Amino acid sequence: MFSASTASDEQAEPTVYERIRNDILSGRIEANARLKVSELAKRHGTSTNPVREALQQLRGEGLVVISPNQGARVRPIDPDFVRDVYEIGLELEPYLLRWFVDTVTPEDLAELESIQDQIEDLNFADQALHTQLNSRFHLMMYQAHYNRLAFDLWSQHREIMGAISARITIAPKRRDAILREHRQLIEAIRQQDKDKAAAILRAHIEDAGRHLMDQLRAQLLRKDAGRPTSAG
Amino acid sequence: MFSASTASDEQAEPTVYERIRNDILSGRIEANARLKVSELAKRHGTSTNPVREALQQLRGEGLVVISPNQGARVRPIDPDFVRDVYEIGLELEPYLLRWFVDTVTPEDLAELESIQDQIEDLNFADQALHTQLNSRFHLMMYQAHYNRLAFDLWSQHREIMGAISARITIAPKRRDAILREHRQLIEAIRQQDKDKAAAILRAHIEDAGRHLMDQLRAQLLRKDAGRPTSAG
DNA sequence: TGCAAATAGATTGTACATTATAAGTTCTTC
DNA sequence: GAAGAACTTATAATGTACAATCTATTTGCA
Repeated sequence: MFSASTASDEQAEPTVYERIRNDILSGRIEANARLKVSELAKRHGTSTNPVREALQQLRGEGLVVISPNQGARVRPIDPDFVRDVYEIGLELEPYLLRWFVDTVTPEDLAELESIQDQIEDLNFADQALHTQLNSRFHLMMYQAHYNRLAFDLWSQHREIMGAISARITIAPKRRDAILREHRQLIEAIRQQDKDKAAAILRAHIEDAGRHLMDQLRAQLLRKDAGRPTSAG
Repeated sequence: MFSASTASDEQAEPTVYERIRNDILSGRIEANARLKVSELAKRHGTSTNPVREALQQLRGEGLVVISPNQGARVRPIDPDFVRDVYEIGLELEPYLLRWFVDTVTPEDLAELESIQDQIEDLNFADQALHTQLNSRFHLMMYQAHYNRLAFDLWSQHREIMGAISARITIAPKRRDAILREHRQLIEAIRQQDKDKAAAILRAHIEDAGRHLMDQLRAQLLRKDAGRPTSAG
């Protein structure tokens, strides 16, 4: 196949699927917003079919909800949903971590510390950037795992959680805890202590999830204050 | 519009999506088989668009793989994939079980025992039926869980695993173990001992997964024996 | 004020055009 | 004469345009 179907350095422009997905995760399209196919088609300069297929795929991923004859909506994000996602992470991430501890190299540890240094340097000055670095910290530990299904699932969830947490303020008390927990985790990994590392990670996720839920709940309350009773 | 859009008792006929999904899970379309849209459209008496959207949705669910300009295929089922699925279950099911142990009623326990009785009565005479009953046994424990995301994920995986195991013979030695483990599990639940129940369940899944992988590997070897080297 | 019919707008399904891949054939070259 | 590259052709995926159907809102009337 010398046909160079996808030229080497020329980066292919993103598909409609990727663009819509990005719009949702970046918050440009907000949760629960209606997704009209013809509108999206115009917006992305294409016909309706690519949009329809993109929406179906996103539905399969759980990012979009489609009701028959009523069209598609962005999945509503409520505290319950966040709880569900983070509780799954609570079970999955220690599993992913164990393999990393088993196979970690000095280079891996150096890279992990480098990311952690960047997080501490930034010191929560930029919320979005912090979320990105934090994702990279966890990504670094899981990306080489042999279970691609589990890794992909975690990635999906991470993108959703990242999208939410990027628009949430982290309480000062929480900030110190994050840095401490990360450092403890690195230390346990260096010692190749699987159980200890898993325990620290579990606690870390539990704290982060609880904090995110609380902040989200507060934010939703502020929003709903301006609205009438949502007795639909 | 008297067309009885959704009449009360008249069960709506399955959608194209459901039919294709069913064909895959029941084995009527085998793993790695090519899925041509126009062919499927003819087969199900519809035009191409519904088929395309169904395939995209199935792709989002991970049941179908689509490569650009080359169309869709049923996800290849290899031992690695089975391992990935069952290892996720290994982490998720104990989590789901804990809630059940916390909230279990005497009626729940009776129902669970009833299913187990049916399993023992059947005594592996019908492989497909056994798989179905076994699914119901686990389903019974998880279906009321508050985490719908986790439950749906487990259901998806269960359907895939069920589809595979329905076409695999269970070794006699394994049969006794299954019955014993189920009984032990019921007992631990009755005692409301979460940790004990979770430990038994973990072991149960581990055994089942390992057995399934081994059998699948053997079956694939038998298949490949008749073929030339698969250097493609 | 409450209900029913009409209407607007969006979803869903059908038909067709375009484009890309893959296989088969012919022509060139060693 | 055989091997391989280039061209041709068939087939299926991808994108466009349009028709039919359904939902929700609004308007008119009792």
